[in-house]
Amino acid sequence: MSETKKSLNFIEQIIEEDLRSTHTREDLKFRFPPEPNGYLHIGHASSICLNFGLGERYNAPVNLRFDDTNPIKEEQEFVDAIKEDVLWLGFKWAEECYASDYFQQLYDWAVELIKNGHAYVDSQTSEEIASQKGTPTEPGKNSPYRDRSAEENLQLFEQMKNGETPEKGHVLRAKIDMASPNMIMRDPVMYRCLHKSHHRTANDWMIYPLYDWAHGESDFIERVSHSFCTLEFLPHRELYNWFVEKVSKPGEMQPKQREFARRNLSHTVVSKRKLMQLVEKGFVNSWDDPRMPTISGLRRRGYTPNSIRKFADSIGVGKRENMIDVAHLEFHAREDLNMIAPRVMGVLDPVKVVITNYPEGKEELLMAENNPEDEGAGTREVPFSREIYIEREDFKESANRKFFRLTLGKEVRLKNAYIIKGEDVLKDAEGNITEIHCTYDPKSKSGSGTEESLRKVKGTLHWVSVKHALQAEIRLYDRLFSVEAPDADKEKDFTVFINPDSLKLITGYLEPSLKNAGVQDKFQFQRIGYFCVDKDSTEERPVFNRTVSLRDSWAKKK
RNA sequence: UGGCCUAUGGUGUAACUGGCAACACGUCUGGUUUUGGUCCAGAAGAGUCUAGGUUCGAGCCCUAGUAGGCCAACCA
Repeated sequence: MSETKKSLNFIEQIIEEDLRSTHTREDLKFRFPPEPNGYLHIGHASSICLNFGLGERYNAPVNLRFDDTNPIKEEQEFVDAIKEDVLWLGFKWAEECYASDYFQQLYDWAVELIKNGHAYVDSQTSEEIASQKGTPTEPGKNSPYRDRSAEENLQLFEQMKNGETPEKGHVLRAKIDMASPNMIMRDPVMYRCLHKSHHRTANDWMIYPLYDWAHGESDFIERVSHSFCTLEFLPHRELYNWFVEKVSKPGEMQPKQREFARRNLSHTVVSKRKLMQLVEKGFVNSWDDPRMPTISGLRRRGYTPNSIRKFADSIGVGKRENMIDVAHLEFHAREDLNMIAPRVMGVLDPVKVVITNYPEGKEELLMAENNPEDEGAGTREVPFSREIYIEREDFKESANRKFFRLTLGKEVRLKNAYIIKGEDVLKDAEGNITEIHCTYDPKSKSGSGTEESLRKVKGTLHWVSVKHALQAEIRLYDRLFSVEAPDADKEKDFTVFINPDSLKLITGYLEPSLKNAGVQDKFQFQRIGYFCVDKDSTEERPVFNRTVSLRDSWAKKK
């Protein structure tokens, strides 16, 4: 067997190297560490697939850890949504962890740092602290409180913890180096006083640790071997290591932070803050609006977990800036849906066709294949009658030979039904076509095996019997933004690039078998695209979302 | 006027410790087809940011530039 060895990405190469030098396979452990202050988006999906994918590849545990150190922004609602999204993607975490579970340990370690002269309480305002910070090109200045005695520091820190000092009154800072070329190392703040209730620890704590002080320590506590984050944390690595070194014993395995580039998707924004704005300002209806690049939005749009995972795998991880064409994502949606979505017929822009030589009042049930890509998908029956709808764009009174559809005097096949010929057309006062008259060849019934049925015709149209049509609300989604990189313009707010046609609501006429479709059921409307049942759907008013259209080489030629 | 990161077809990634740049998406042909879908066959498209250097040989190593990004929140 020739096994094509897939080349390793740079993250896997780091792990392989560690496996050869410092780590055993049993040492490997990863984590996905979202802050519960918003919904997960496609960028997080990449990170989830990276971390959990590594877990699967190396058979190593992966923790889901909520980085909940800021009670002002974090809520239980987001915790629940995040868990749902990760599970939906098909991943299982080893342990569900919270940075807030480590508040006591973090506090104890902070006391140790104070005792060892590695931390001090600063009693200046944030403005004063900022003004002493220096700039990337100039060193900072030491705080006047930098050399407080350990006793005084301990006493103040205790008071801070108990909420006996005002918010903004004091902070605990690491004592490192105000002249470091890395500004992150200029005595970073470890704790701030926040007299706020936390979604998990309620009012137990009046001080809360900051990211740098909590993150690496959480990794260390959980015995995480590799802690992957995005590139903007690269300068934090030095501090990450400094803190872990302070709390670990010599020779103990220390977690390793490594950074990768966040994935940008074209025609959308991938930033929790901006997505929040879209929701709050009403540009979309909710976090799970099918136009949103959130995992919940993609889910509602009709994307499958498989399609998202394949997408994430195919784009890989790197360290350079990137802009992934949304066409890439759409490809994976089609690829997956093509295999699993049952085919049905639905007309979105109807024009009535009367088959004049088909007996009035007659109805018949025609056999239709559910999925040519899947033998086991079986067949279903579709009702046919004298009056049907076809798409308005599938008819032209006359057209050149490149038009494989219905014209006057020419034959075309009705999918799963008969071959018809255009005979005449009725118009209203403005010249709009109101009805097309055709004749059919009774011997041309699909699947009948007759000579007539085997006749080659230039095109095949989908259709729905007028009498049996199921009316449904169809939501046609398109890209949320009309430009590739809506947040690249420094002058203009990204919301000015919103595509006014990102959502079109129409009424569609569907074959009656769709009456029984349940929420999230996915279908291919033949010749049109992939659709799924929205959660707004009701018995009286079914609602279908367009996930993505079919590729359409005809539309390109036109 | 500092430090750090990055630079390969339109896009995203590859190229094992240097050995004539590969894959996927997209684009374009042609074939098959009761979906102008799928599938099949094929094509175009980069000589690897620039200039030097090391080497028999450099996308990979070195030097200097250039371009983009990150760093001065009691956010993560």
